[in-house]
Amino acid sequence: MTVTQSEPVTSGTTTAGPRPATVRGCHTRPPHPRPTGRDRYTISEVAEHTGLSAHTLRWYERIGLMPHVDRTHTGQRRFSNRDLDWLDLVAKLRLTGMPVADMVRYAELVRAGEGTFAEREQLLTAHRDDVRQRIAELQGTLDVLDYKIDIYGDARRASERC
Amino acid sequence: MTVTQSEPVTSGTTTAGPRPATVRGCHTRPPHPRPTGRDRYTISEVAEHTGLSAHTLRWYERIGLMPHVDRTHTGQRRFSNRDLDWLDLVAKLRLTGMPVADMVRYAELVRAGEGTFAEREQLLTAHRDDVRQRIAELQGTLDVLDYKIDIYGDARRASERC
DNA sequence: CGCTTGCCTGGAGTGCACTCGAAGTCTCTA
DNA sequence: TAGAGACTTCGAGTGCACTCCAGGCAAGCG
Repeated sequence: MTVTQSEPVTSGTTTAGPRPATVRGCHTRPPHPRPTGRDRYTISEVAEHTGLSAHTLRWYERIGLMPHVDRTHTGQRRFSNRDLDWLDLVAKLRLTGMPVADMVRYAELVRAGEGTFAEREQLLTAHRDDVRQRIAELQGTLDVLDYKIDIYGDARRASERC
Repeated sequence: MTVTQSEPVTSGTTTAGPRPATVRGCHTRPPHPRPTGRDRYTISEVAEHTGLSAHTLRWYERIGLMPHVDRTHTGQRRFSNRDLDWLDLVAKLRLTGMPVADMVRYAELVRAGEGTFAEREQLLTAHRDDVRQRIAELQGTLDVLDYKIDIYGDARRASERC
């Protein structure tokens, strides 16, 4: 169960036990260390680790932003290292202001399998262009701020002695 | 009337008619060109020029984000070049994600006069630090995006021929 | 004079991204 | 076995930044 997700290879499946190779591996990434050696985390552990609230994690799942999260026999969520990797990516994308709807779209593509590689690449490329432009804008504003701050600094120094 | 605002000098008072020098000029900036040679613009002209809606301009005024905007005898707004300069700054700050509340605070300080230079400088400096950090974050995500896009590109090329 | 256009106000509505509450179930420790 | 605490769902609430609406005034034109 739960091998519905398929990203090219990037998510570094990590630590515990033998896992089926979802895609024939032509790349492999060293797993970056996880808080514990396990592969099943409660929602509060994940909340702790990611800084998101448990509410938000459930909400992510509701809106389709999480690949199927495993459950215990009583219905409680158990997140895997793969899920944590996904959340790391989501956090990065959020940081750049990617709308949740776009991330959901991306998640859908991931769930849909390998046939969607091209579309995923396209989506990410478009977003990368956005980010580049945003950086340029921020740089522009930084210049204005520098200029203004200089002026205030000058005014202060002038009033201090002269 | 309407010389209640005082910024050190940066806002390049522009074009029409002699204006009282609000602060003794130790710097002067070349005025950047305005759509017309006038100094009184209707709300729709300003909307056109700034890309903001008339609604938003009124709302800015309501919440205290605009220095007093002049009115005709019938109560219609007439924006000055100075107002346009201010809106340019606001646009830049908005672009960096400065919360409206902070900009209102800054506007209050400007209205309060020269005694608030230090605090204004502080506010801008703090925001500049924010912006720098945001740029760094965006750069970080850009790296992740580059990496992912590479992977998708590789996968695509591999499936195309091999 | 009526019509259109542009503007005014105050307040309500929108969309996004959470964030929380209520009511009930399950798990763990003493 | 009892109680605390973590978990479940669904739906409602929050904060931000607009965005729009109703109802009305003022000016210009034929």
